[in-house]
Amino acid sequence: MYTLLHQDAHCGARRGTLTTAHGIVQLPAFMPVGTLGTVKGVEIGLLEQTGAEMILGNTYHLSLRPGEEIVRSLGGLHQFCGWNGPILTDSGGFQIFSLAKITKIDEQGATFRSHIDGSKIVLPPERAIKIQEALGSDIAMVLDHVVALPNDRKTLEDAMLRTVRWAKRCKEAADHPYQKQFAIVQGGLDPELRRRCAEMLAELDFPGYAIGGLSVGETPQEMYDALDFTLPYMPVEKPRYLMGVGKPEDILNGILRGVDLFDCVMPTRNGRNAQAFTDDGPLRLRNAKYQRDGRPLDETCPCPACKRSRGYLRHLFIAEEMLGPILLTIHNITYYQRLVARAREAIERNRFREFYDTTIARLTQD
RNA sequence: GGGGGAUUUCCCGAGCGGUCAAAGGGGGCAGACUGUAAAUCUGUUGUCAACGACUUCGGAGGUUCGAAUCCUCCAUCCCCCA
Repeated sequence: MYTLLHQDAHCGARRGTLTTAHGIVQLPAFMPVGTLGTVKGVEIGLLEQTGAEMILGNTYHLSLRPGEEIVRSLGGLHQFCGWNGPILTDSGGFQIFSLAKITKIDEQGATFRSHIDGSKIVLPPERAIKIQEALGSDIAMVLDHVVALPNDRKTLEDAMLRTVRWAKRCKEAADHPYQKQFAIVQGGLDPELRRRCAEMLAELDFPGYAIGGLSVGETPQEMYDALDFTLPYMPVEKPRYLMGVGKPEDILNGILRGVDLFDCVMPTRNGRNAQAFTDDGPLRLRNAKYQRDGRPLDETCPCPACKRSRGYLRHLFIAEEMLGPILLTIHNITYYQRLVARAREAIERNRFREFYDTTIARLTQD
């Protein structure tokens, strides 16, 4: 399912494709997050215009509401939400971390207290897979055990080993005509744990691999270091997915080191919260300085938000008009898509390093 | 003509002798957000040479060690009886 098209001659960045039952994805790629079967605020037709090729859905959330059997009976997640391109579903592993206060975890699996009605939700690895199969996503993530950072070595090792055991169970539970499973490397910021995890999972021969458990409390540099000592142990001939990352500079740092795939709520959530991403760093559109600013967010951006002035967008947020969050979400997704598109082009010319240097310099100036 | 009630920091609105630069909203300003319990959350919002000082609670006087809080007069607004 993964094809390596070109390896940049001067850094770890690589250009590839990911072939799924619902289409081919150009790598490196960024997936907008659509937890509940919707990329919040963006109608599918507009989402397609951002350049996004693959989106995310969530096992835990969709299982709770509306329930995977309802999605299945309505034709599967693609038909249900109207997105005909590839969909990757996250397993609920991240919710073990983000909903830790209402979650219990043991070898059997995770047990959630539903955040909606308080009822008990049992999620063993096998069930996480069955739900994703009912949803009919193109790529299913194995259920992993995500822990916060920093954390002690024992906790990290236990979570890592459990993640490996669960990955095996997920693989054995697989029974779907086209769905592929990605395994997830855990191990926190410990090089040895990361390496062991990557090696054990590689032996299980999954069609793709993810790096999980990052951007959960560590510094950016620690995250980049973790990539440096983890990626070398991940199969070269398989796609590598850095889960939940990140800011534009994080994406570039991932690509530089050989990551193919990313997802993050940042363009959508921050867009809803009035932050617009640009090459010159993020703009907080609620700030008074944009009141009389007649410029678009980005002169070169083709998105609908950039057909309007910053002053107008600020007005929408101050007036709490729903179009503000919608337009900024579309802009941000478009920005991320253009960022990875430019990265792909740079890799093809063996110029990613230069692209990285100049773009990072602009992003982080001030 | 008579009786009663109001007037608080940008707005609304608490306060009813000290612990009040003054609750709480709103508005303003700023910040955060990384596999979405987030169209959310946090901070700040009299002035200054600011861990202290100064000026504020319609206006002017007064009582008191001390007043946004009590008294007198004035101004403005509202209600009731004529």
